[in-house]
Amino acid sequence: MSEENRASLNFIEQIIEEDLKSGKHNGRVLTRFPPEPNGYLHIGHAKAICINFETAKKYGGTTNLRFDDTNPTTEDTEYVDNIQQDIKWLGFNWNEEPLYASDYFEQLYGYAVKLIRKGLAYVDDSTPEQIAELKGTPSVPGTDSANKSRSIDENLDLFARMRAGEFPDGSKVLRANIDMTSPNMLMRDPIIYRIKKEHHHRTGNQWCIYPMYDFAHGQSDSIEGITHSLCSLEFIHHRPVYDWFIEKLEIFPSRQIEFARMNVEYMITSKRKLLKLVNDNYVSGWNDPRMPTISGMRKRGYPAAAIRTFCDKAGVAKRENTIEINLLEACVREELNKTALRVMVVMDPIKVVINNYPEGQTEILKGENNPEDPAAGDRDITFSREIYIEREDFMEVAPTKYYRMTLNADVRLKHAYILHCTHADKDEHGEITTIYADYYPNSKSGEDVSGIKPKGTLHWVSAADSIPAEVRLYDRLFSVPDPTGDDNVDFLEYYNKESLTIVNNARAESTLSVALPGTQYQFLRQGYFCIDEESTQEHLVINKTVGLKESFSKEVKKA
RNA sequence: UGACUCAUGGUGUAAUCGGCAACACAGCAGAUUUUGGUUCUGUUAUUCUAGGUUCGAGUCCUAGUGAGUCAACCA
Repeated sequence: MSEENRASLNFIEQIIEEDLKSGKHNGRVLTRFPPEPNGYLHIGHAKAICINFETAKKYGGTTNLRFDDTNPTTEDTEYVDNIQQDIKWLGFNWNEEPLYASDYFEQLYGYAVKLIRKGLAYVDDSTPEQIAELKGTPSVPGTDSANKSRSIDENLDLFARMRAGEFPDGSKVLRANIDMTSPNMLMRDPIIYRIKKEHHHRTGNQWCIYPMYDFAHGQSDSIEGITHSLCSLEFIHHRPVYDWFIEKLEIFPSRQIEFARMNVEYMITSKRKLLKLVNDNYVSGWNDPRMPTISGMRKRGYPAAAIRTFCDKAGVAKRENTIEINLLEACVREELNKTALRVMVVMDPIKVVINNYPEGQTEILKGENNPEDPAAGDRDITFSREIYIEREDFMEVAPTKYYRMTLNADVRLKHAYILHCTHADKDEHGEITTIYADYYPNSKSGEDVSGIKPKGTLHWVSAADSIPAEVRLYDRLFSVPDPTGDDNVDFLEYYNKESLTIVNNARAESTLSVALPGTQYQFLRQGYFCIDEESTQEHLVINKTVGLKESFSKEVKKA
């Protein structure tokens, strides 16, 4: 038994447990989530958020939210607010107030001066082209800039004057003095400060020089006492740089650990490409329910708990991976099956008149709100002579495996009676206009003594008592699992034009007239849906979250 | 033509550090069902290649192959 309880650890947890065992940092664990405030958070960020917050929590530690705001050109407060909202919605809380790399600008400046004093940094006047030229290539070593031999005093003076705003943008940079021949391109005297006379969203016009990522991220980790700095694999080449600065600056030794970022079928996470989708109106915005953004998934109706479960089940390792979209959907269904209230909505209504049900009569039937949760209680459903059923739930002549309504056959109405279809009216095109059926008065749901056992059960709504609704059906944004996988094909070629279908004439059970925006439902036999944030009592707007598992369509394919 | 990282069913992740390759999702078959949902049962399918060490290798060693990453005054 005790052996079964031994949960397997991912490689990050193994590292942390070793650290704990050796007494490193006195058993303290502090992680961080470091978004740059220049875009919206997406599924890949959700993964990083889960790893950072949940790993720390598991070992009694906490997590800092730190905005990596060292590039005033692209960053904005708007993103700062949205990012915080998304993280909170996902269910995580960071330590106290959010932190900002920009809060450390003065300290970072001091670090740079310290480096210069040690002869480990120099001011370079080379143009960007010259710097690139001298950098070499992965297989050809770089060569030193002529400015590398400047004296410490001269460097100190020049750097101070850079800060003072004496030089125009781009005219000078501060570089670390490491090794132009290193096989690691990032170690070839990386630029650590550049001149940008731009307004910063927090520090305003206080600075005209800004540190580069490599001179801000690791140092910020160190300043905050981050013990385990978890990032994605593409930063692996930065680790020697990260460690070099910590060593030379003699500051707190945070440790960077890289994991493979998560890719998901049919989703893209490139900021540039997502922006293109928004700007060119392929989607309605960053929170379009088809977007892989956290705000998009929220609007779609994916519960935060489902996203967390998904990230957990996807696991953590160091190899390239692409998670099947059906795992995400399985997590969403698993969560919603437990929590979503059941209700009946007809997407494509066709009228059924019950011949032997008295005109003008109605009755109230009871429907359970959630068979998975008895505590969810019952609701009232109005039954009447005229009802709507789904157009696709009727066929005059049906194949053997069709368990729905056909001529001269019985079918159950969920929570109501068994119907026997008698005939149907058609228009001049042969389209069914109205279906007629008899009902068995002794087959009422819960008190059925008819002895009839129909194969199928249909959802339905009362014609008079139902309300109109607009339902937005979403499908995958792209027609292939990996729309960015082929360098020769633009990802927009794979845009799925049918990714959004708007159903304008759906009829919903009247219960939904008081539904609150954001509430999630299961529409019986159809899937999970949620009330859109902009939905009103006058105009009900509903988003499809995900369909139910469908084995009938497979039967059809087989046939 | 350099460096770094990785390689386990269809997908993803494990295998307590050398001891019967497992879990989840997907698939397939069946049972239950007033949702063709849920639930339950069963089942298909896995260690990149070649050597080596060893009583024993997914795990260690060597070589190869394949995939990914790195040359922004972005993060």
